[in-house]
Amino acid sequence: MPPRKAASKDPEPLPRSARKDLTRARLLQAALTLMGEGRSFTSLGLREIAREAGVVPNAFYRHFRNTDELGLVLVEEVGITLRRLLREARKMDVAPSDMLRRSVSVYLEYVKLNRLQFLFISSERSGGSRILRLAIRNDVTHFTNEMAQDFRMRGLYAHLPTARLQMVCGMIVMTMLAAATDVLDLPPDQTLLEAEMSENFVQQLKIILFGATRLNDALGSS
Amino acid sequence: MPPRKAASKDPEPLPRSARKDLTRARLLQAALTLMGEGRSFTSLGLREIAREAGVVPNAFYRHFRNTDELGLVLVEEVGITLRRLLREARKMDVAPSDMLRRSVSVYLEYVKLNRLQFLFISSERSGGSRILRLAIRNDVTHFTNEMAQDFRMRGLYAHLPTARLQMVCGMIVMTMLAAATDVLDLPPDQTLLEAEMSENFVQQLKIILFGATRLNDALGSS
DNA sequence: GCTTGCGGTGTACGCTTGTACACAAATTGT
DNA sequence: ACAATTTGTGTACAAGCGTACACCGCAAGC
Repeated sequence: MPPRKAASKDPEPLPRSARKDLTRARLLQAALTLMGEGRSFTSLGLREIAREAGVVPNAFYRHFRNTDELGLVLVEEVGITLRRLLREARKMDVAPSDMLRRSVSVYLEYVKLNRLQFLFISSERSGGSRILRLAIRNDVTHFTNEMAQDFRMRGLYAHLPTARLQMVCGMIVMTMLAAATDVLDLPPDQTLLEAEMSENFVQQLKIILFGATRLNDALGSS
Repeated sequence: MPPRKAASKDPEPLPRSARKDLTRARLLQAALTLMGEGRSFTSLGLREIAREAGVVPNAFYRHFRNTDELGLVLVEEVGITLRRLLREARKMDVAPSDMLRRSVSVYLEYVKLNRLQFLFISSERSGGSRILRLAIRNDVTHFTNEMAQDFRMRGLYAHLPTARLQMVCGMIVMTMLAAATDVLDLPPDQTLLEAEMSENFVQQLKIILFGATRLNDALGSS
């Protein structure tokens, strides 16, 4: 017997705050879903989002002042996702043998898993509202920095001066985002093209990493 | 005496087709101008553009079926601009001594000169309407291909297999676009930051080019 | 246990938007 | 010289938008 009043149909009384968070999540998800259908975030209307979320337009205001604010929360979530990605990357083996290829495939899998979020940042990173753009760029910068720090901790590319390491990570992230954009507007189940892109991605990273170390050596010895 | 009727005030009879092209150009320019004010193209309305161009909304239809079609024309113009850039680059000296640095500064100057157009592609390359996005990507791909072809004609990086050269050019273009994006949302007259970015840009290209040749050598000799 | 506060709803407003139709002027082809 | 085409205008309408206000039911706090 359920201890709670034992009402015939009372699946979950759900404390009010939880209910609130739930519809809030629905609003966020609605925005992402709409973007997944090809719409750009900037062109989304408050009413549209509310409709997709299954609530009346006014309910929107109980959670966000306007669409931009919702966008900022989305960016925040993306930040969390990126941090999670780094955390997963960190506990990968340091086995040097095609660790690059492994990283790439893990990353691409991650992108497909969090499709909508990556679609969001790749769409709004350059082009939406100024505030959103800056917020996203901020997150990306943080990601880059943490990546550089991880490299340092692992003793990878230890001979590179910090500034250069930072730049290399910047290039890596740029390449990662470009790759994400590419896989995202690829129709699903195009395994062949996908494999090709993945291989390209690996080669690009190799070029960057190889170039960075060797160029540094060449300059240092001159 | 002007042969044409000799009316008192008749500055230019201007054939009708010219007048048409003129307002058409005004519409295109209006769209770019609005984007220069921070608006994203996707969020521009037909009426908004017409208003900015100083014509009544209905006049829009005499030139474009809808805003997307106007966007496509803009993309076309961008394509011309890019081709012009390549043509200018082609007639630069082949003097190897810091030709990279010179190319970069020429390019950045070109970006600032065609500010609005680059802002447009950098905004809509990922994120606007699907049709526009594809059109832009198409142009960028063409640009990349022509660049690779130029490299070949000049005998630069002749030892790279075509596929690899193509990839390198892809990375260069990606870096160029990223750099353009960066200088574009930099407030004007930030000469210091701008110089720093420019130098970064040079270094990135060096890494790519150096890495590509050397990585290729290393693989070829193994 | 009653009041209070909060999440959600319904109605309503003023505004902008895309588009349709009829029309004016004027350049063009014959 | 005349008729036809073409560019730009004015008016109009239905639809969608963001937002304000009054309201309702119910969980929460005294």
